[in-house]
Amino acid sequence: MSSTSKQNRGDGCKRAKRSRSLLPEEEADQRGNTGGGEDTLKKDSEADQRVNVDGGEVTLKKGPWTKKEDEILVDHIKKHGEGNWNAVQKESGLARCGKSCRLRWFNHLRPGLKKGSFTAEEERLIFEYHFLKGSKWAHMAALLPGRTDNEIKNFWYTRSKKRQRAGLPIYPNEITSKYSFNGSQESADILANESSQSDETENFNMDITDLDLKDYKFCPDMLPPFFDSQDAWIRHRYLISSSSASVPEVFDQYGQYPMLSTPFDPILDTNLLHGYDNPIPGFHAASNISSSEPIYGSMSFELPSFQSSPTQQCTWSGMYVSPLPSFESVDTPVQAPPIESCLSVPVPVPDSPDWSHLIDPIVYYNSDQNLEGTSIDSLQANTESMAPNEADISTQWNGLDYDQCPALSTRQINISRWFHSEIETSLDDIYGDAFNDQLPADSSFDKEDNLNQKGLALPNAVLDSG
DNA sequence: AATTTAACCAACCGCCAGAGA
DNA sequence: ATCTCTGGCGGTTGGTTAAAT
Repeated sequence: MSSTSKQNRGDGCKRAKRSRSLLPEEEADQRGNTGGGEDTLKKDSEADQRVNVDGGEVTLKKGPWTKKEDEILVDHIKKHGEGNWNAVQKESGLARCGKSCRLRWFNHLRPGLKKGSFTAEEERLIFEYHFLKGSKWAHMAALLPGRTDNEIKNFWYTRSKKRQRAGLPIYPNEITSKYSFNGSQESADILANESSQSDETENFNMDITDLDLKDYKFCPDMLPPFFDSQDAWIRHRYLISSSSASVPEVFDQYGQYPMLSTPFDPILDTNLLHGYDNPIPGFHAASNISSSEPIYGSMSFELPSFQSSPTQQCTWSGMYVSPLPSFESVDTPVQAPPIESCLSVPVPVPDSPDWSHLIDPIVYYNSDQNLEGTSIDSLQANTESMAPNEADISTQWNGLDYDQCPALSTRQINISRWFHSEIETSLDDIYGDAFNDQLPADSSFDKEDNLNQKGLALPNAVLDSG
């Protein structure tokens, strides 16, 4: 739906209602002639809505953007980069406040935005994250590349209302039961107030992956700054090697998300640090649990699946061609994690081609292991030229040597709890024969043993923040 | 065919935090 | 320490479209 088809809402700006048959240009004209002194906008907004031009006060436009306005905004950002949004109006002549320009850019104009319906995986993540963390739309957007917080928010409200109307609990049973206390049947009963098991949520039930994670540690410095390094949910998703000493520049000028320092969340962290399966939403408790405390027990692990935003793809995976245009002001390459400590493995998802370039499990290895040198370099060489295209990736992985990426040899790696409809999908399945061809023909070949022989034994305790 | 309802979506608002003067 | 500016976030509104009646 184009923005120009929208009418402005009656938010205090007294403007004549338009008929829906107006052309965009007509809409723009009409909008431009409205507003003014009759505004009931409060103080904070008034400053946004009026600017001084040639000594006089000009009322800024509101409402849907026209194509021409979009072009002006895009052109300005191409020339000057993002930021300083209030200057956009002054320099470009756009009769839009800085906030409006920023919103328009981030939600509609910036490169890499993913349009279209939400996938089941996206929906799962949204519901799960909301269950755990509440209305952190921007955080969710960070986990759903190409999606905007606004889009996610709209989706959430629509879906949650729909479920409520249908007499269903807001959260699917699979989520509530998953995060209920172990052994707490009461809690489970309360939460599991859902009448039916539907296909749409059946994949919430996860199992522990077989991935050997002894050498994969959690390194808070490598987290997107958006996330709380104390957050076990996040820690669970972003296992990285403690050998990573440097802190990469995560977000470039296109980064949607600020360098937030999310405060410690006693609700989630207390629960999660005691075991991934055990949090109870709304359970507030002071926690003195050390962030370095390993998580054992029922916690399930998966390959760290960094759901980078489009702007972060090249940052974290270090291999994709950025979809962004080469604006002069944003040409400065972002720093990727050192290859010595990190490998980024693109994982195409056969049933969800759109996700193929989004799911970037980052496989970090311990440099103490026998994985240094040419094998890593060659893997990097292999991956650097990869395009975020499923077919391309599948093809190019054909040349991957088993020895070069031990993590890939582990079956039933849970690539992404939320982003893959096939929970038990192994990389073998993903890469098919091209991958299996790398393995010994002996049917009794034990990959785990093989890993052990390579000094990559499979541990249980994983999170060691060192 | 007309009307009503639901779903989707863009855009706005207030609030707030951080940076800088 | 205080104020102002800027920009980010979450909540909300209401227009448009699709589906249902």
